[in-house]
Amino acid sequence: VPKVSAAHLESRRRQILAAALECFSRQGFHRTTMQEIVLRSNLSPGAIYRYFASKEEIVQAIADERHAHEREVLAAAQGAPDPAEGLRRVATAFLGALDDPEERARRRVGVQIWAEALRSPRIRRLVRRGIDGPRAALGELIRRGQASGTIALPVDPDAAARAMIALFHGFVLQQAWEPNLAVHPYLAVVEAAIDRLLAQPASRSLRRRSRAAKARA
Amino acid sequence: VPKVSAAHLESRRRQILAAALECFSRQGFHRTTMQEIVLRSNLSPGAIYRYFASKEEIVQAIADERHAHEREVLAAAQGAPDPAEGLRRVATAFLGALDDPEERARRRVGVQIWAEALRSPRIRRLVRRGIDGPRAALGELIRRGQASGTIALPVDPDAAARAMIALFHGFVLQQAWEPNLAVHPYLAVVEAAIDRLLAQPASRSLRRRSRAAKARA
Amino acid sequence: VPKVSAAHLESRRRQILAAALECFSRQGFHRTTMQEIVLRSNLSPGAIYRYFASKEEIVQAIADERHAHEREVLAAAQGAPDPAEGLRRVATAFLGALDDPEERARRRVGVQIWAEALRSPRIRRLVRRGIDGPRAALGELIRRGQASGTIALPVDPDAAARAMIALFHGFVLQQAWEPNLAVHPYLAVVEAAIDRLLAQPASRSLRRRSRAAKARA
Amino acid sequence: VPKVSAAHLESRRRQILAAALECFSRQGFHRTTMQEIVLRSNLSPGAIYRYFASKEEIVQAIADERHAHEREVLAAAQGAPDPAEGLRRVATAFLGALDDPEERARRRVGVQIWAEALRSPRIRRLVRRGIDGPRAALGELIRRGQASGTIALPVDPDAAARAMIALFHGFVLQQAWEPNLAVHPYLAVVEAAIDRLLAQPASRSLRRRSRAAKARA
DNA sequence: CATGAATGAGTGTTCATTCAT
DNA sequence: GATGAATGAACACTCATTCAT
Repeated sequence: VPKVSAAHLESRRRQILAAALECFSRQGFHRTTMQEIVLRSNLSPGAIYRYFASKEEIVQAIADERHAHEREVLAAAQGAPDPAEGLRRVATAFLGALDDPEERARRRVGVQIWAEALRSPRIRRLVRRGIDGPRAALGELIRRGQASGTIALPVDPDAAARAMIALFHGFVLQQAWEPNLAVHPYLAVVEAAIDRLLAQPASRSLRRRSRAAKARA
Repeated sequence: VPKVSAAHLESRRRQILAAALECFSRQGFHRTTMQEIVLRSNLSPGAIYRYFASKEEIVQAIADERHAHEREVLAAAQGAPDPAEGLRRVATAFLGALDDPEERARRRVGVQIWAEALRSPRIRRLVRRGIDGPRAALGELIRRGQASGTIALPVDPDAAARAMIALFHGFVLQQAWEPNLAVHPYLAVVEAAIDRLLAQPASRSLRRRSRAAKARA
Repeated sequence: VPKVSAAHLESRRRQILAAALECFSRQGFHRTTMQEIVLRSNLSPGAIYRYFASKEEIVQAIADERHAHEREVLAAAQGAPDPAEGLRRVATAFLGALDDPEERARRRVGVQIWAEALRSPRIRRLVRRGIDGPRAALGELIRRGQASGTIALPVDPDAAARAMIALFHGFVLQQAWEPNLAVHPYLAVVEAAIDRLLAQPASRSLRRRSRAAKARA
Repeated sequence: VPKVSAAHLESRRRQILAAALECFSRQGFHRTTMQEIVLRSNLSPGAIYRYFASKEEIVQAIADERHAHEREVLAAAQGAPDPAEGLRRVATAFLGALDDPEERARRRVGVQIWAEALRSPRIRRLVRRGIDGPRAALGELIRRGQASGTIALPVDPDAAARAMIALFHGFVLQQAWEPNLAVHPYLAVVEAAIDRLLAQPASRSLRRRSRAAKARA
């Protein structure tokens, strides 16, 4: 019989991950000591090691959470009437989220994880798994758009999907270095580009979305 | 009077940086010990500390070198007859270089530095300085292109420059995680996109370049 | 009134000691964690601490049990018709028991306890108490043998008793390091030595015992 | 080129081993912290780890030294005119050394190592290697004594060698638990037993040795 | 100028023990 | 009485940096 509820266990887990996220976001993974996570989480070292076997496992858990979140965002964006609209929704969803300071903190940790992936095969696998899903989904959207004529550009759908992801990752980097960098002008460029690269009929709806985003900011 | 020639000093410096680059590329900055750099450079700890005051200073020097290199590439690309052609040349120069395994190793270290920039104001300044130049140059190209009508897209030139950089950085990341990722299909997409986002007259020359790149691969 | 029966309490105690013995035998006292004893005993940490105030107290209890057992073996062997026969019986009883794998496991823990006695005055007292009884008994046997002429060797009875114990402890050590070491050849040497060190009349009965031991093996 | 002489390096090594031996002798291997060895050796943690890769390696080095020492003692004792005299010399050399307080301290650590051998295959190998040599040498002595008629007891030479070793190890244990235990009475018993177990001619010389030992004490 | 032995503060992690439930 | 989640002091070991030679 469990002594405490599953909810309590889950809440402890989140407590640790939240503390770690904050520390990692500020100082990076390697400069954050377990002691700092201990302090910030108001737990003891032993308690933390009851939930995570190592510091690296905390990073992995954070990476995992990110990708679960991204899958959700992606799934939500995929219910679009046509591929072109789907691309716009994805772009808006991912870039738009960067207006939220908390999301930006998470993305800063994401940048650390990107670097960590170069060293740790385990984390690299997690990162790739997080990218492969979106890439396949975007590639499929583009393929469908090309087939139906909505997308006029005759390019490799997979490479085009990579470009979409690069536009997002690249901006995450720039915003990580310039915390006050506004999302909107960048989003406008991305939307305009998507718009221009698709067949003409889509243009109007894009401008509407763009204005809406400006209003939100 | 200096006891040893400036050339000797410079050669020692390069010896250290080369050793460090190799270590960092393999294991990342934090997992690389000074002892490893000592071993690989065939120098002593004391010798290394004569050239660099700290491990971090080695990272800074590497970051510095990168940006000097980028400025050169950028300068070479800027002597283009028209802005659109300039953009294409920049894209080809930066992305094309990623076909070289050595450049890829350097870029892997670049990814580490990007992450490190989140933590160290000094490195962040270096990274931003390395980005700001290209961004300004690209922004100016786009502005001139818009003014002359070569570039039809009515978007914020600075944000558009950011997108260009993001397309590059984002691909660097993806290639860091997938070392065998080919540059060509991606470059083709970027060129096609540039082509499409510019006024029609530029189209032909783009296709020529694209075919040439394919032939190279 | 006690809530649970004394039998239940005693059974719990034995459950813990058995689990501890197995762990200690495998990995030694210091490398065995309470958690491992918890797992093997199918109890909870709290439950174990209700029966033993500390890990060390478990070791003490095991040492205690050992000595109670030895006292029994010794008492059984003391009912011999003459001192010489008594010595032989003691040797056979203690060494012969080492044919049993379980006894060997217990002796392995005994070796740990011997080492632990160097550090802990409490355990040292237990070990000495366990040795002093046999030593006095053996010494008395030898003294009586010398007085009655059965034992011809004119040596210090106490030192001779120590030698008997050393012959046993020393073999326990060797068997601990070489688990497959057979008892019989060693027992034969000890019996032959006892035989030779006693006056002649005892010889015949010794040979009978020796043959019996060989038959058992 | 080495920066310091090999002698200096060796002296540092001995400094560490001496400090460790003292700590281990007092508190045992597991209760001794590296910090204590650091303090007692007047070195820094880093310095110690330059000479020994781990705490366990220090134990191994101590075990190694012991066996080298034992080989020497054994070799010296083997140059005896006849096997029986050889046995006596070995007994006197090994037991006699226990009169020295420093040797006793080393033997206390030896007891720790005996226990540690049950857990660590590496240390077990060292211990066995240290025992196998003497056992073979003693066995050979006994075999030769039996062949030449000096040793009258018709027993397995290997088992008899084990008994000799057990007489020594067993006494080391008893002295470890009773630091003031005198060697002489025990040595007298051992010598008398050797004497009695050999053919008569040897008796006289043994008594002389025994008296000499008494005089020394 | 170069060396490399030495430093020592700091690291991630463990585990005997406790106590609220 | 029993539980097992939590504690936190302690541990072995690392590594950027220094400085006597």
